[in-house]
Amino acid sequence: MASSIHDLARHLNISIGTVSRALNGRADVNAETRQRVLEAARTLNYSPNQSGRSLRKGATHSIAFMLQPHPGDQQYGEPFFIPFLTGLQARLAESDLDLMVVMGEPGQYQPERLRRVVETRRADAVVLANTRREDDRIDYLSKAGFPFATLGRSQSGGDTYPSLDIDFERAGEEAVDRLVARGHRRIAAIRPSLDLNFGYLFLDGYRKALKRHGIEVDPGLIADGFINETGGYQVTPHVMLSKDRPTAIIFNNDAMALGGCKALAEMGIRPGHDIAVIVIVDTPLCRYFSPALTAFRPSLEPMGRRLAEMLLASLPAFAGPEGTRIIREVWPLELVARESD
Amino acid sequence: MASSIHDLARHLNISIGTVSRALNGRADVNAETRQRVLEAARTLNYSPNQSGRSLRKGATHSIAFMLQPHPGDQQYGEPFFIPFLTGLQARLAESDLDLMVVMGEPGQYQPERLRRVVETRRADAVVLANTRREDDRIDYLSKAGFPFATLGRSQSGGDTYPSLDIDFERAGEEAVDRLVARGHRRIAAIRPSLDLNFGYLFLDGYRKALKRHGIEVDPGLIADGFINETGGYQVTPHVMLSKDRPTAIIFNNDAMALGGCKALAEMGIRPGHDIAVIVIVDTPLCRYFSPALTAFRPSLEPMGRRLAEMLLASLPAFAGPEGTRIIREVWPLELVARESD
DNA sequence: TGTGTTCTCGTAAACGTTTACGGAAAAACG
DNA sequence: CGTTTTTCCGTAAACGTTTACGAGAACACA
Repeated sequence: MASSIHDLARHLNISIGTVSRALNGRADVNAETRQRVLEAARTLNYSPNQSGRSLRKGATHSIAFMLQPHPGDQQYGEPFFIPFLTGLQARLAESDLDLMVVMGEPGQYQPERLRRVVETRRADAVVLANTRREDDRIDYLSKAGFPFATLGRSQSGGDTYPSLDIDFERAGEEAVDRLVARGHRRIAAIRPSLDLNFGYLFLDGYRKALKRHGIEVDPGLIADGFINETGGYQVTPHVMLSKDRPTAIIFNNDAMALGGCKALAEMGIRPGHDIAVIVIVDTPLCRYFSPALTAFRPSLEPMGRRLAEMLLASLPAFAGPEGTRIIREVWPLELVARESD
Repeated sequence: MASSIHDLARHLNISIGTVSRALNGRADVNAETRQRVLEAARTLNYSPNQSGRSLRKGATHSIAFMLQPHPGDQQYGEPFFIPFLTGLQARLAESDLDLMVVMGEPGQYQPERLRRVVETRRADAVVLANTRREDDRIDYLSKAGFPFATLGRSQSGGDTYPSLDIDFERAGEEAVDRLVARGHRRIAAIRPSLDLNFGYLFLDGYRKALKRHGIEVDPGLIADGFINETGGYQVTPHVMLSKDRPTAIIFNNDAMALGGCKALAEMGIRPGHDIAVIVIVDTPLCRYFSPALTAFRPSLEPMGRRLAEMLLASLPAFAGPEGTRIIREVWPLELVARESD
């Protein structure tokens, strides 16, 4: 069924070496011969076997994307990743690369699932998501000398790999700025308790902005919770019951914001009326919630494309002109003002 | 860096044939020898090169999942697929198979993107999503004799491939039953205008139930729209402006329901008060919408596992005892009663 | 005519496996 | 002790590519 390069060669009465060279556009092949080969390839419906090519070239022509689910009861995964994956895949496809998806054990950041990919050479590089502040997966890949890039920053591994992140720090600042401009001084911050790096970045921005405005940081207004609706639901009351009640809350995660709003509702506090709410990282949930939640929105699909681009630039086989390697990039978020603040 | 089977053989002073046999658990190798090989494999950190193995065995040990984005302006893709993918991947991983993700050109159901996978042998089988009533991709794969399975039914390709679907027909019926039981007689149905098969199935169930209750089907209460928020927003008024206004609407898609509710709001009609709303195929959006939308919920993660199971059972290399091949399965949805009906 | 260059192609090795085949040694059997 | 069977292992081919090497032919040039 599958026609091989040998079939082509036999059909054209020519050696497989020449066929291969013709197909791969090498210079040392007669123009007319190349034409015949190309034509025969079309009529015989030939395309090179990927395994054979991989074996010979020592490259699989595929990139693994590792999605690390959070533990917990989320019925639906994060919608975040579909558009990101779309962009990532689109760019990879342009370089004739496949996208492989690897899922980690929920909540387990050990590199076990990665080992298989690396050790059996199933992919040429890895893209990591849900980056933690300290991330075993990054340590593992660095140590193994396996090329990778990350969506999100980490403190692990140094500055040796491309990473693309959202500017959580700046978003934290801007959220505070906006709230202060609207007269708020007591602003709470609620973020995930996991070691996810963006939680730290957000808090840095939050603190920085508060200080800039001459507002003292009140630890009672900062709370960590589980990164889902339940976490937001549980932790929001803590903050609301501090001696001096906040007039605004910034949530660092959409699911936590929804849980938090539920808690607020039960306390008779209405977002947009009695309290201002801003969430960092918009999702459709924010848009359709009532009241619609003001949020900071990333451009996921372009980010996917970009990270693919950065990763490719770091791979010797795909690197363009020397010195174009991009190590880190941090993208701004766009504020989508809605009804909750 | 990468240790090959030759390194192992050299290290043990033994032939590569024996090493391979020992590793693959074949019978004709001495127990003690096997022990030594296994041990050496561990200390030398050996794992077989996937490309070499693929080439020799003529199988890639990976399955492609094709996601077909709808055209349109959806900022975030369908959250639907992440948990499905999780289940799919989990089951595949148990059989040491990789998951490759292929995205179609938005709205284009031509098998172009599939061609690459099939012709270059990049995967051993394909899983199709967003199945259309008539689906070129299915025709292509059937004709090519390439193994595949589908999430969702289609009329293409006959009964020759495993497929797993949600019971949209039954959900349509149950939605009508529930509404009728609550006193409704004028029930509208809004579904996507694309050739997506579930739209037909849903409508079949809707009609069937109406007839069973002795209610005449009013074409003015049935509308097709673009499968996103805008579509729901545009088409809902049509149905509301029919001579005899409906007292209930069943939406066949969550995004359309949200758009529809927006249109209703602008007409001063409140879901849950002035009109009953049920949506088929629940998402987090339904849960967090206000009022929370009553919806039918699939169990995505188990479905992913199951479809993987079915696909594997259809592959000669993985088939268990003969005759266990499952061709079609249709899973029920669970009603999640909330506030909108 | 002899020498050097260029163009084009064939040969064969290599990538890392798996496996059919055969053979030597050991065991079983009469 | 001779014969058959079993156990275990080495040899080598094969999967489908790519590519280093070399060689023949054609051509240019002196």
